[in-house]
Amino acid sequence: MGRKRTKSGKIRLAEVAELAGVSPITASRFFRNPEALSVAKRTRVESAAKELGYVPNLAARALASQRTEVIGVLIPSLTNNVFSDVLRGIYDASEGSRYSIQLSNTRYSILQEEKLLRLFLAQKPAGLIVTGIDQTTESRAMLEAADCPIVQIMEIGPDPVDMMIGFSHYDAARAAVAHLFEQGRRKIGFVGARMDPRVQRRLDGYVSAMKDAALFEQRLVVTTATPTSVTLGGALFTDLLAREPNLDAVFCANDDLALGVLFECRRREIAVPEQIAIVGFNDLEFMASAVPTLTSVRTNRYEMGKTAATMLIEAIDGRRPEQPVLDLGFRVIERQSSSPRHSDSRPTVSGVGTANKMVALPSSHD
Amino acid sequence: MGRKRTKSGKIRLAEVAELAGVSPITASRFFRNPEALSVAKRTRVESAAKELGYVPNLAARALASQRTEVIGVLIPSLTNNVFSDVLRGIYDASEGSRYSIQLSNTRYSILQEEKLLRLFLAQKPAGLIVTGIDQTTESRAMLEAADCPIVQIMEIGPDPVDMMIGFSHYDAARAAVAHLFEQGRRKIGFVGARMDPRVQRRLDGYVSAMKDAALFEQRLVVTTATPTSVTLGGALFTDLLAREPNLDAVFCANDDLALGVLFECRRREIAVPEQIAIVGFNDLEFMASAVPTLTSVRTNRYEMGKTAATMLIEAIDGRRPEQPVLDLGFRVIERQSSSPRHSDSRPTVSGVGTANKMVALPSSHD
DNA sequence: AGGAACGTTGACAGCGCTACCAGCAACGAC
DNA sequence: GTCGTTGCTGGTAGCGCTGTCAACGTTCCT
Repeated sequence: MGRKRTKSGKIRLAEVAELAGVSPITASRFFRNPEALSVAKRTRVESAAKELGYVPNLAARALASQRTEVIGVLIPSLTNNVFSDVLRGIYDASEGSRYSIQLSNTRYSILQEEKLLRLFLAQKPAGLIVTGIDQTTESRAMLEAADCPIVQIMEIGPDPVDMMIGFSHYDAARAAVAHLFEQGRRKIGFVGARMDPRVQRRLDGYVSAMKDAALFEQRLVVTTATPTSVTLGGALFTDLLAREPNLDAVFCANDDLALGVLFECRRREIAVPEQIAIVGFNDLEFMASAVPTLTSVRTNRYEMGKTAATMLIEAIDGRRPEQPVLDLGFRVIERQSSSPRHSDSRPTVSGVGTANKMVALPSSHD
Repeated sequence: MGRKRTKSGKIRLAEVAELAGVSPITASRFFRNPEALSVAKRTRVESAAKELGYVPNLAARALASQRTEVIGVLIPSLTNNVFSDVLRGIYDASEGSRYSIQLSNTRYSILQEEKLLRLFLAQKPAGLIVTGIDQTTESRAMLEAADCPIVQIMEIGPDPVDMMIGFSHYDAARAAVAHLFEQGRRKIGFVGARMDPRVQRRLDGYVSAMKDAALFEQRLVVTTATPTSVTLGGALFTDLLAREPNLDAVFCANDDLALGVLFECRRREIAVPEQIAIVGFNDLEFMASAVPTLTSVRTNRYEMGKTAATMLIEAIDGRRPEQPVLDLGFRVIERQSSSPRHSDSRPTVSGVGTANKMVALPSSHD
């Protein structure tokens, strides 16, 4: 209510202070630490600000206070569904806080990341969210020298720069392969695209699980540096099939590839899961809807983004979390595409708890 | 080369100027308008800045110059593939320019949009990109009063605030229905979710095309305000089928719904396209890979974002485009899912030019 | 040769806000 | 009753940069 066009000159803090009958500095305090004011002045400033439609000048604030209220976010891709979920979480968490998000796209290049990091750091951000744990030495040094809280997201690993939230892609891949073993599969192929560090670790997990079972063969692995797509899934699967016609399962590094494999099976009239089982990664929405429904490894992407931003904001405000490293775990969602061979074809959308784990961390109470 | 930790005090413009042996103001000019300097001073300042690793303080610059180098972007959703493509275009175009992107998510709420707009405008952005043409009256007024260039994206309509880039969702839907008519389909259902203004206009286009052919029936339309998903596509289609068992085609308001319909057909053993044809909207990557391949209306999302940001930056720099309103058109990509009934089942991935159109605009040369 | 015009440079002031410190009143402890 | 102590408020002095305008040297024109 009471909105008015403020055409006659701009509304500065001084105007608010004047209307409220206090000094500018008191008005300033109202916006930064309202509790420090007496109740009388607080309400006076509040209503004055509202009446004038005052909006603080962020540039002046940043200049005077020598810090910004910007959270820098570096992610590898804007189009990948995985990151858009994470981003949504980050934006949701930042909303309502006084921090704004500055987003940049590294395009899966750690050199680009380094460049952007330098840019970001120069603006003295309040906090930083970076993707993954594979920064350049230079980036790592900059991050460690930065005097703001930092969260690394998407995966967990040894020696975090500061805070860290994610899960083990390696363990998740092992769990997926273990699930296929349980279903009696032996000739399990791996299909991967882009091969960024996280996909690489999924591959590592697959390889180790297969080796543990003495089932590993190099020709079961088909990968490419090409960006992922559904179509690519079909192509890689075709390649895989040519190398190993007796394949009985495919573990796909992501769900798009899995969908592509499913379509390719349909095109070739390969029965899923009777002939070949399919397991994806990420558990995008469509996996539960496909025919047959597709098994996948569920990851908590939205929660990851939201928690990362929340932790970061808490840390900026001086309340460091008691657990600086958070493993959000994963979960193999078993569906028809990896049912036993003589499946009755009924959905089996039951999450198993086995793979849902939390890594033990220092100082874990609560 | 020559990177060094600048630990001893911060590098300000004054330091650069001192090292270069010029006044601070000259150094300042170097960064804003290098041509105004003599070659000698220019090189001196340049090397001084490089040697000291000078990075301008944006807050101080914004405060002193009373303007920022921020482009505000308001989009309805972060997770929708459509917008992530647009966003990628925007970010790509902004890269290399001196402008940075400030992104906010309206969540399909025009009230939220109004709120964010107010916030953005208060920071005096260099330019603004907003989604669609359905702002609140208040938002519209703010946009018109804003003293920065503005681009409306995603669709075109009458009286733009400033610049506009998109296409006619109405025409695109009509073209999709016309294509189905050409294939001999008559009982064509419409499936839509979320029902934001653009989806609504697709529905309008569908309705008008059906009415033109005297084939419209209300029960052929199934919509919901629920956010879209593949699973929802199946559910809405189930609903539609219950209302009209003799359906021979479905026009889906987006590709996710179309994929859901395809899966549901498979579940019900409905032959596509023999029994029912499917047409989607947006032409996401997976459409070409599905079995059968899925017909869709291709839209130029990445280009839209990229062009919007490019136009905006040009306008900010004082070079207004000769064409303030740009129709990027669309194209019906015909695939198997809408082949004639007695299809030989071979792919027909041929784009037709018929639906690809450009609206006539004032002062169109070049 | 004198003056205008241009290109280049610098001095000054101030953008709107906050850090810092000082001041004042009210209160309790001794 | 005096002396901290606390809670609240205000004054002063910039934060680092740029807009404006004036001044300078040089060139070109008449």
